[in-house]
Amino acid sequence: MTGDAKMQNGKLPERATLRDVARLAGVSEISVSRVMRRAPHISDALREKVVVAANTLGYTPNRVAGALKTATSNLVAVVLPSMSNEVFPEVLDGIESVLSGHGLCPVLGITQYDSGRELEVVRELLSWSPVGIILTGLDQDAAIRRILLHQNIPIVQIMDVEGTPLHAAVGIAHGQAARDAAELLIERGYRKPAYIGAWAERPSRSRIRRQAFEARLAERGHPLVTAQISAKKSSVQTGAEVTQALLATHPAVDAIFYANDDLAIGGMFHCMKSGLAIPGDVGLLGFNGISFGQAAPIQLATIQTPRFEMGKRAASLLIEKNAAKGLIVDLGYRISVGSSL
Amino acid sequence: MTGDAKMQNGKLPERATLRDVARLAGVSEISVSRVMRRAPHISDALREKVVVAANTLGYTPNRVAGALKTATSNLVAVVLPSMSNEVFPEVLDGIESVLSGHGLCPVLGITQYDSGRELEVVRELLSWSPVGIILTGLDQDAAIRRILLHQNIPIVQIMDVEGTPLHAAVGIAHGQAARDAAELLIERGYRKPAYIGAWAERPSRSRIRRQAFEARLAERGHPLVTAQISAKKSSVQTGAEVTQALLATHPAVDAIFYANDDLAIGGMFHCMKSGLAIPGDVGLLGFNGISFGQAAPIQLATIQTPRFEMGKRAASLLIEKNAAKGLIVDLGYRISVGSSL
DNA sequence: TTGAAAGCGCTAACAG
DNA sequence: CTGTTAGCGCTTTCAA
Repeated sequence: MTGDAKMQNGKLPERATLRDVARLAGVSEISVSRVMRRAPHISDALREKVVVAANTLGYTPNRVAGALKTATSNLVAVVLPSMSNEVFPEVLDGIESVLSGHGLCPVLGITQYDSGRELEVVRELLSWSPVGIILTGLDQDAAIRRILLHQNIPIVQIMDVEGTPLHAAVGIAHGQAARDAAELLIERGYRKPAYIGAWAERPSRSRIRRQAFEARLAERGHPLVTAQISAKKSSVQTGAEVTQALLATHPAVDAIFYANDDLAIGGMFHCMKSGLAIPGDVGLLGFNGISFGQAAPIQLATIQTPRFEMGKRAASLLIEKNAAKGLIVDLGYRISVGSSL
Repeated sequence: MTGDAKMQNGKLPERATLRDVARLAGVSEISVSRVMRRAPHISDALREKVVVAANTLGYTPNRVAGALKTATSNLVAVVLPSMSNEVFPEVLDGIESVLSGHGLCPVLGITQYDSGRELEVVRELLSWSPVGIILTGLDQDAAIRRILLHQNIPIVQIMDVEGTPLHAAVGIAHGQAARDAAELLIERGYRKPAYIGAWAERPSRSRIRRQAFEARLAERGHPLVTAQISAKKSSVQTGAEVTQALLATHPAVDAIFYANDDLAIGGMFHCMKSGLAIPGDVGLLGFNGISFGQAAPIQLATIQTPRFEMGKRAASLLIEKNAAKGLIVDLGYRISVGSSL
């Protein structure tokens, strides 16, 4: 007996529409629309009537209808490969921090590094007429690129800058970073370097880093001793296991470059447990610069990537619609030598 | 000169519509609609014509229009407080893993633990007519609850079960967990317990844990020595700093319960660096059970929470529409004593 | 400052 | 199996 929302044959209260509010307020639908959108030139009297009616009915605007009419939404499609380490949540955080300041909402798709899923996800997200789309990597396959280019929206690709973006790209140069890693190890006197990766190198950027690392080491005359790529997902645990196995089978190895900090910290923990001195017995170099590595008792040497910033820049580019200009934003990385080398 | 998509006075190619595809294929719009939605009873000939035309135009269905017509979407609103530690990304991962299996997309809102922003975010997300909404915590304020209950969609609240859900809740009993933490410390012989929190206890669940912890300790005759709540965001770094400060000013403290594992691992790292024995000089107990703590050389004692599972269950409840039944799913926690106590 | 009419792109309901 | 008609809830355009 609340006289609350409109009823339908005694069924559940339906979501109120503009029409309901208009009727209750005794004004036209368009007036309600104007009040809700804070359009100019509204008398206080009208606004008051509408606001009261809207509150009474618990009215929430239906943006689906609005978007259809105006052919624009406040949705931004965000396609990320994974949520299982610190990297993409931080990127997403950066994206969201900018979007929310502009009244935009991220709609999320996670691909698990599977290009089939990526195609589905992109289709799904585009069907919502987002105002723009952020994707991970520059290597979407042809079907995806084709669909994307048929939309008239800005496209920003994140993480990588070594390649050709569809519109704009914000990221870092992974090959370059890996070559720098190789140089660093050699410069520090390491002569028997190894590499550890995981998840069967699904993240293609890690494969690129490994290859660049390997190539540069070879050029410098101190070739990679071994690369161990676990099939398991990357994790601290996996890092510990693979490090143990690697050092058992290749005791001469004096430095390890990891695909990411999670693995590297696993390696560090393994060494601590087994009494191996870092960097005395083995030097460790990670990739990403996550907080755990930086606060660890032995500060992890790593290549710091600007993940939050990358998300922010990507979202900003979308909003400014500079994305169509073939822009490549190389955010760079910072090598932190820490105390593990 | 591609003869590609439709042009508009030599302007950019517009996004193709059903009508465009229908014209090109020489069939009716509804037939195109049926083919796109894989409706039954379509002849191969018709399907073929439509598919060819759709591909030629790079047609993507406009779900905004579809949703308006059918009054249902494939969007699920997800409101989370933060992305800045491992917890909510894991929950989101769980949510997404279920949603994607059902063709649903999460639309994300992040509140930064600010109830004003939460209200805005909820409004924004609801305006997209999601099929359901997942929120964090049971303590939304009245304005938010009011709006939510005016929608005719399932509502699932995650993280907490100690309270009254709007529809359904999936989480754990934080007060209970904290009392168990107190019992554990006392049982293990600790007599001078302390507590460390951060971010001014914005996450209300951490305050609840602290209070329950403190109350139970008092009941047992070994009251809390001190609680230090940093104003900074929770992080490994913050954990190290606060632990150092706390032990400096309260050297008698023999055990610390942390608001989360990030802080606790910071504490562990601090002790390692300063040569304090764990658990000889001080016992450490975290909360959450994140991977770093479990793989650390001194395995962190913690209260394991099922975050991925929580996301999965929340999404499943939404989909099964059991959410309206006042269901409370207590997923429980597991105390892992590790080697830091 | 307010209102009336038309239609965004799609699909349910009903023919044929 | 395919097509015609109508209208979802909103906002643009035009009129008052």
